[in-house]
Amino acid sequence: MAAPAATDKRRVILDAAVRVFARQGFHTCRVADIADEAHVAYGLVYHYFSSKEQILDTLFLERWEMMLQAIAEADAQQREPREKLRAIATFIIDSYRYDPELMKVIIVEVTRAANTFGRTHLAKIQEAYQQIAAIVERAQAGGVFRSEIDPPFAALAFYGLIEQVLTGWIFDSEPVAEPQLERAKTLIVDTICRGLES
Amino acid sequence: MAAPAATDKRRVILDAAVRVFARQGFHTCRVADIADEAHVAYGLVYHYFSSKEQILDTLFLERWEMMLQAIAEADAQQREPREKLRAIATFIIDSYRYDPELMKVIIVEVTRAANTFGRTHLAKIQEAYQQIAAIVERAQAGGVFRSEIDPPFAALAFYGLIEQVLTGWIFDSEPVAEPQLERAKTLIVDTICRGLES
Amino acid sequence: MAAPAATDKRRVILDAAVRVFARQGFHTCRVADIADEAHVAYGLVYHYFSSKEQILDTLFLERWEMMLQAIAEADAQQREPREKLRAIATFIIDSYRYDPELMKVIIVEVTRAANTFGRTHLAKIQEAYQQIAAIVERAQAGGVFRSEIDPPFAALAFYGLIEQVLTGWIFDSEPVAEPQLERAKTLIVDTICRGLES
Amino acid sequence: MAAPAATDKRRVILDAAVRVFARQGFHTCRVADIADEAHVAYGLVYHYFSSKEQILDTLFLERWEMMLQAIAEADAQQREPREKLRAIATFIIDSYRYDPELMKVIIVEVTRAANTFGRTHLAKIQEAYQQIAAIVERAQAGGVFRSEIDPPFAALAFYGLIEQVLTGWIFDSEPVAEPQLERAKTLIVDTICRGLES
DNA sequence: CATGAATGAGACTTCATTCAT
DNA sequence: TATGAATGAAGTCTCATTCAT
Repeated sequence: MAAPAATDKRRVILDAAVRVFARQGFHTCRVADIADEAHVAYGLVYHYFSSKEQILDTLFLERWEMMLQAIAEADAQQREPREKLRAIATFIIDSYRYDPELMKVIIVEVTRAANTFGRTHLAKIQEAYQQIAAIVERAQAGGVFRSEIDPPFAALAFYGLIEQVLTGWIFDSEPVAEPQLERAKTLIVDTICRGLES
Repeated sequence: MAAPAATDKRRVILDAAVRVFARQGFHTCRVADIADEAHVAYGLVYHYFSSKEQILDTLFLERWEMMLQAIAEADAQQREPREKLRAIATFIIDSYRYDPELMKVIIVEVTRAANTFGRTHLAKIQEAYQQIAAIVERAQAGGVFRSEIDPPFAALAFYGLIEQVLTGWIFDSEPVAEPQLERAKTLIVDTICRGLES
Repeated sequence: MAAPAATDKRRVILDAAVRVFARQGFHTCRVADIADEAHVAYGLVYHYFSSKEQILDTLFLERWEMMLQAIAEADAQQREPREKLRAIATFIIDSYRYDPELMKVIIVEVTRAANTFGRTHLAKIQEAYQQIAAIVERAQAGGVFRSEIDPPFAALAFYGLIEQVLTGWIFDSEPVAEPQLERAKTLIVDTICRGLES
Repeated sequence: MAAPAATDKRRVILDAAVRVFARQGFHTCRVADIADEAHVAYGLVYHYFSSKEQILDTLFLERWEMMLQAIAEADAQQREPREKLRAIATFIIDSYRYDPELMKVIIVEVTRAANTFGRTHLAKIQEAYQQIAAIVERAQAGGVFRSEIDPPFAALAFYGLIEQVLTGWIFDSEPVAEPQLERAKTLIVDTICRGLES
């Protein structure tokens, strides 16, 4: 796990894959494209990964673990439910800010790909929903959020809205401006919380 | 185009394609699977359609036109903004109720398929967003909705929430119960309108 | 089953495969070689056969069924045990005479290929042994053959000797002369029967 | 070549190769499998052997030299032709008794592999036939064997029968019982000699 | 309209072999 | 000796599309 610096070819391949998947899409690109992008021999891809699918799996799982951890931390470190949700929105949007290509791949090829990888990783994806639902539930118990809306639905709405916004950006031809990123956070949190708060 | 009733093979193929796409996914299925499902010779598919893609395009466009029209009608026939949105949500959810396989295909293979068909039909999809945004905008002008939230964002949130809910159902192994369908309408409209209404 | 004369491409492919397998060996040849030899497009091979293996399977089973039938007929039509065995040896050696390439493929790639196809078709191959053993057994019961040698061993020796002789011919660079073929029959039958007859 | 006892890695690799070839077959196994089985690094295999083929060649030639020598010794040490043949059969069957995996590899991958290694080592293999044929020839000259059957044919029948019996055992799922091994020797020698003796 | 045989480019994956350390 | 990462050629199989009948 400690990075052997210089040339961790495995990492080089993974990073190249992000760029290729983002540019051409998982189904459209060939393994050869990844190898080329990584300036690596064809076979080396298969030395480190058992298939093209496994590369995407790895990319997704790496990132999603961070996501689950970020949600847990947001829950632990913030007092107010609204602040918890804001911290989560911040994490996701900042993830996009720092590595839009990776986020594009995660969302387009996994999270929204209901037929293929979305199905494969369904359980993992739902863990995030459940963590958010738990936050809502506790906020309801504490009287901060009203009880009419059931927590799973609230989680769906919250996470779904963020993803919807990111999807919009992903489609944009030009990069999203900084202030727009910040504004989105507020807008998302406000919209959802208005619907939830008593 | 005038339906020769009895055996409109073109229609038979389209209906078969819905079932096949829903079951296996667009990328995973073969043209042969569609022909088999339609009990039709292989080549006939190419007599009516120029490619596998065009079948999905046709399916999507047919349905999406109805959708755009339904939104227009909702806008024309309802007075209150909230009722307009409810009518739209009703149309979409009822579409799922009556033909869940078709809706699955539309959502999974087109609307959420950011890399492939979603990109192709982006303009058409955005028409719906724009119509909804226009409804919100007029509601803001009329003072029913507050002006803090910009209409495109509101449209995104509204349509996105519906789609998110449908996606959840699509993943469920068992069919969704009637009351659940009804409850979802109310929940969606309430959540969004609470965020929008002054 | 009634041959559609003119161009039964399936048959053309099968015949081409015999030549290619005989010349290059099953493992060494490529499916493309078979298609080329048959003057047929690459994909057509997969239209008729699901894999390269299945082509060999087909070739073997077609031939082996004839073989089993020939043994049965030899058993039915001949009176004397020795004549039965002679008829069987005749059938096999004549098979080689008329289509040495096919026999080469059957023997080299299936019958003697203990690790691959020989294993797959073991049961089918053993049927022949059992039929021969049954002939020996009845000859023993009738007092024509002596009982010291158990029938399965006798069958092994008889069939094995024929195969060994054919294998020798297969290795020869020049075709086997007619009289040699005839002499082999007598030699084989005499050798084995001398060991078996009382 | 002088054995450094303890860890002659070359030997370790050869022995591992026998197990792997016996289990998976030469064509199906990968060099990596051999390295794994030998608990040795991948590259070391190529330090000692120039190719996967050369490993099998080595295994075969090592063993076949012993075989040729055993035949020579049988010829030298026994008086009676029948005893000579019995000594040869004994050597081969005992080889199987003590190292069935090695014998399986020799027979399945070389001796019976007419297309590949059998062809390569044809000359070497035929040396054994010729030695046996020479024994028969001298027995005929001495009047012990009758002259009708030509010596090469007799050698073919004798060696072929042994191989056929071993092949049968190789296919068996359970190890062959001791008495069966002994009985086979007698049966083989009796059958063949009955055909040869005057 | 209808059939399904025929085409052939394309992509994944495997694995023997090499090589730097 | 010993290691195992790196290379890249080669081959199987798939399947959208065309076409002759």
